[in-house]
Amino acid sequence: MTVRVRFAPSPTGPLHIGGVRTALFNYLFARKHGGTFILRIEDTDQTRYVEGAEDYIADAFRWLGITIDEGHLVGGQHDPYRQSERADIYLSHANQLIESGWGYYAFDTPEELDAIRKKNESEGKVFTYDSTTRSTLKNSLTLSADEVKTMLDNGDPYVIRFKFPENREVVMQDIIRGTVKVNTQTLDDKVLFKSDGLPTYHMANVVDDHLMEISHVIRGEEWLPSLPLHVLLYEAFGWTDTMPQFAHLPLILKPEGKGKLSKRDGDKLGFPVFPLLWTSPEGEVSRGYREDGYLPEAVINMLALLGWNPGTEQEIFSLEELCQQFDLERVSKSGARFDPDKAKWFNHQHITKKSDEFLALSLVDSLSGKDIIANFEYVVKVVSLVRDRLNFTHELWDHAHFFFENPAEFDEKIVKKRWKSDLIPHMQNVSQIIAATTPYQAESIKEAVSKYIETNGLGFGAIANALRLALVGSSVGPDLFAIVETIGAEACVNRINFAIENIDI
RNA sequence: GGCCCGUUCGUCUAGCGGCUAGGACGCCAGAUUUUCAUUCUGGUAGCAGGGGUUCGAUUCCCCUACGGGCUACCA
Repeated sequence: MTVRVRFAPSPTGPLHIGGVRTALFNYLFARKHGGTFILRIEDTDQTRYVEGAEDYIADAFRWLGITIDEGHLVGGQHDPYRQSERADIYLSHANQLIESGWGYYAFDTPEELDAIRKKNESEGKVFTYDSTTRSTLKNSLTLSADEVKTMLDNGDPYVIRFKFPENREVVMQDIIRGTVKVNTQTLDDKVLFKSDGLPTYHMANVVDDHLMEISHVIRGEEWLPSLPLHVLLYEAFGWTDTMPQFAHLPLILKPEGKGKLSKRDGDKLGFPVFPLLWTSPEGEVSRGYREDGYLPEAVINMLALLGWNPGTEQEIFSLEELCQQFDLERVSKSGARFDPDKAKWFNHQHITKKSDEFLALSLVDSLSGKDIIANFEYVVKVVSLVRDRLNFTHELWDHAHFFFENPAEFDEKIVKKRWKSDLIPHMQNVSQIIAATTPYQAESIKEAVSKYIETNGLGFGAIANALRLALVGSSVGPDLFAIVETIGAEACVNRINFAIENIDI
């Protein structure tokens, strides 16, 4: 079987992390089965169109390494891939529905319907446009053929609604959820074609999926309630034989509290909800994974494991491994809470796999932002010393700043604990020992300093910690003598002198 | 309110009638690092409740509770 799947976002804003996961699952499924991954822009609601959203989606995929086989940017055999450019296709299909009796014209205005809804609500009832009410409303089922023709000729605004068959049990198959049954009595006659001449999601989606020969529809669970409509639409068009298989993915939920993950959660709890930084046309800024120091492979890995598992104990995956191992059978049914802590851990794991040179590039960025010019070899060396403690690439500077600048101040707590007046002459001596040691290497320096400590009956910890304070400014960092070696004798001597002169006891 | 989906440690999950219910994140403790972080070792903690079916239910069925989604001329 030829696998053809699609990701069909609507460009109403930045692509949400949940959308990214849906795209990822589609992509992985396509790759796993040697199929085709299609990107289709569902922009049938021009009132919600947001400038830049389309580009954002493409940029996000590029960053993540998700490649598109067919779409509005790369073309394909089913051009165009932007629904706003396919209006004529939908119109002819909508008319087909009218002719076959599966659809009907409705002339009720939004205001009229609103009034009816309000009235019902005040009586404690809920209004639905369905087989029990459509005979009382203004549509081609209640109006005479002449009246309908007149209104149409007049150019009166109309919509086309789906006429659900009465009291029919629709039995559907979902790859993830199994058999789902719904009675048409509980469904309302959805608008398929709007008065603005464009279809709603339901019709555009079904028509395009059919025309584009989609084999599997993999989408979020929020679409499950409209599956009966879609299934019946395939039947109405006579496409049941080639109807795609459906898989409705569980939703990604808030880390805490109720409901599905939203932009506000990210702001509140301090993690990104979008892959890339986004600035809305109004100037509102939303943080992105990329800008927050996440690696694309970590974001992919984390998202893949949110709702899917390989059935083994492997947790760290490359995109290639996921392409090989992914399958819909192992997607879970229940919604998954997003866990920022685990996201951080995934990033740490993937940073571990990066080369010193790759990470050094990130540090070079920070350095140039501070007008510090450093030899690349030196930066690589520094990275090799501090990389283990990284959760995010942008933390490099915090962990390594003392390799590039002298300490300007000294951590008071550490001073109190580690800096004693009787240590000062020893620090001066140690400074000279460091400067005089050849070869100038961590090991030999450590040896020389240790010898000094021993012959003077001092504690290693006392000297080492004081020395670290002088060189770093606090009590953090990699191996002390690796620092001594890396920053060089001159810097060591200068820093020790500076510490002696500037630390108040 | 109606309809649909779901429910295993705090979180992500394994389990597909018989397991001391496994792993990961987090948390706690210890070891290493004479610093901090990393790393390593160990610990903590779970089958929502009630009925069935069965020799036997985390696993199958029903009910309840809880959670989630949908209920627009939005997707």
